[in-house]
Formats: sequence, C-alpha cells, structure tokens
Amino acid sequence: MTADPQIQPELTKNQMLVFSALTEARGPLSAYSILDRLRGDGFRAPLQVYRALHKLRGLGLVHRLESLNAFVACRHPDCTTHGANAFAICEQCGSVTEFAEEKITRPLKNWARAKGFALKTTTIELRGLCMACRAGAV
Amino acid sequence: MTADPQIQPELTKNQMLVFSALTEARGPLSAYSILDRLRGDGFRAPLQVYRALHKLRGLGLVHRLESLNAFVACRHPDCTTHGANAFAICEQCGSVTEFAEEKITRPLKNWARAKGFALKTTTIELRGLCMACRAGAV
DNA sequence: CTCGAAAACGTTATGTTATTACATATCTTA
DNA sequence: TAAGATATGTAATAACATAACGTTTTCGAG
Repeated sequence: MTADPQIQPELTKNQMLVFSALTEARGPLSAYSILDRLRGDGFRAPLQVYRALHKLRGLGLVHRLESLNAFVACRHPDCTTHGANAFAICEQCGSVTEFAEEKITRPLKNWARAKGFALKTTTIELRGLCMACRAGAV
Repeated sequence: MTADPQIQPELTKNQMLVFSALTEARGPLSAYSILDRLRGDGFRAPLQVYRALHKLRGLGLVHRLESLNAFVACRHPDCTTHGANAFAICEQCGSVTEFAEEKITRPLKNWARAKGFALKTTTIELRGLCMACRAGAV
C-alpha cells in the first residue's frame, strides 16, 4: 500500500470492476445496470454492486445522484471538494456535468453556520436542458 | 392542525388527505408511511398516495426530499414563486428546515446561464446535525 | 340539460431500488 | 498463527414507484 503511481491500488477486484463500469459509461448508471454490465465478470447479486459503491463513495471516487437513483464516477482527479459538488443533469440526453464553485458552496456553509447546523454533506442537483439539447430542442 | 379547505379549495378528497397527513406530521414522510396513515380513510394502494403527491407537488404545496425518498409539506404560504428551495435535514432527529435565499440560488442560476444550461428545477439538500442535536450529542 | 373531454379514482400486477441475514473467505498485523 | 477487520457470495426480503386497465367524477361548450 505505497503511494502508487497507478490509480487507487487499494481497490479490490469488485470495487475496480464497478469503478471501471462507471468510468467507461458516458453517463450515470443505476446500481442494477452496473450489475447487468458486470454479469460477465461474475457478478450475480445487487449487493456486490452496492458494497463496492459504498466503498467507492467513501473514497470520493463515485458520487450518487439522488434525484436519479444513479451513480457517476467523479471527474476530479482527487475529489477534495468532498460532499459539496454540484451536478447539472440534462433531462433530454442524460448527460451530467459536475462542478464545484466556492460561490455556490460558500452561502450554504454560511447558512449552516448561522443556524448552528453541523453540515456533513451537501446535495446540489440541477435539472434542465444542456446547451446542446436546448439548441436542438423543438 | 389540518389544512384549511378554504385555502386550497381545488384539492380533491384524496389530495386533501395526503396533504393533511404531511402537515400533521412533524417531519418528512415516505409515500408508504402516508399510505399506512390513511388506511383508515380508505386508502388501499400506493398509487392513491403517489397520484395525490404528484398533484400537490405541482401546486408547490409539497416537496420531495430526494436524499430521503420522502415528502414534506411546504412551509411557505405560496411556494410556486420560489422554485429553488433548500432543505437542511438533521440525521439524528429527522427534522427538516426549509429555506430559500437569493444568495444561494443566485450563483446556481449564474452558473446555468454561463453554461447555457436551461435550468428547470434545483435540488439542494444539506445533511448534518441541527443545533439542538449537536448540543445534545456526545 | 346533456354531451364529451379531462381529470381523478380504484385495483391488480409489476418494475425498480436497496438492505437484512448468514455463511465463508481473505487480508493484516501483532 | 491467532485475532480482528474487511471483503465476498447467496438468498430472501424490504422499500420505493409505475404500468395498465377500466370506471367515475367534474365541468364547460353547445
């Protein structure tokens, strides 16, 4: 367990498979669609997916999109923003854009501090049409 | 206190029952817990709840908490004008505080405009400990 | 009033998402 | 090598949500 040049050497085989499925997908995947993609690799039950997802989320490598019941691989090399990321979800093409800006998270932290709320995690999800789909929309 | 039919005269009986269940509850309720509370009023199937919730959400009287798969009655007199509400959810006592501040929604709208994203709805949910629970926690 | 469209309703069945429970295996480290 | 932590496999079930069907109610236009 040294500081390894390769990505996430501490991942087990199942965790690696789930992470790969998510990075290779072009959009978010549900746990069950991940399962289906990994049946050829020996996956047989939902728990194999959910357990890997749990670990990957803890490592900040995967995020859950609450409004979709789906998961995406984090696009940040090292997810320092941990828990304060925002996602823009296109309702037409399904694309997801992840972003994190101080201007967005700051007011939320300020609110929490003002109200005495001990903030642990933040969910920010925008729904709408991405630029491409809006241009092509009817 | 039950919801006042004079304030929302357009609600049907089922919609009224679901709305009342939510306003009488002190926290968020899942669709199935609403169903259980309304069995004495003749409710027998999930769709009776979901259909009413759909209408109530359209009216802005009820919000869905995506990270909980649960629903809350809106605390604002008329919520349709806001569009982008935030919720602080205490993971210990389950209390939910709804708030909406320009300082929070503005940066999100700015991001969307800058990216050409046609924003329809916004989900903002904070998880943590409310002031009371933090004070009483170990 | 009465006809027709739209909305709401009731019911059954099914689809989708997530966890519990229990047994087994592997890795880590003192 | 023994103990504890972590990971795994499998079956069963819980929890959340919608499809598909037909019926009833509501309400405005004619």
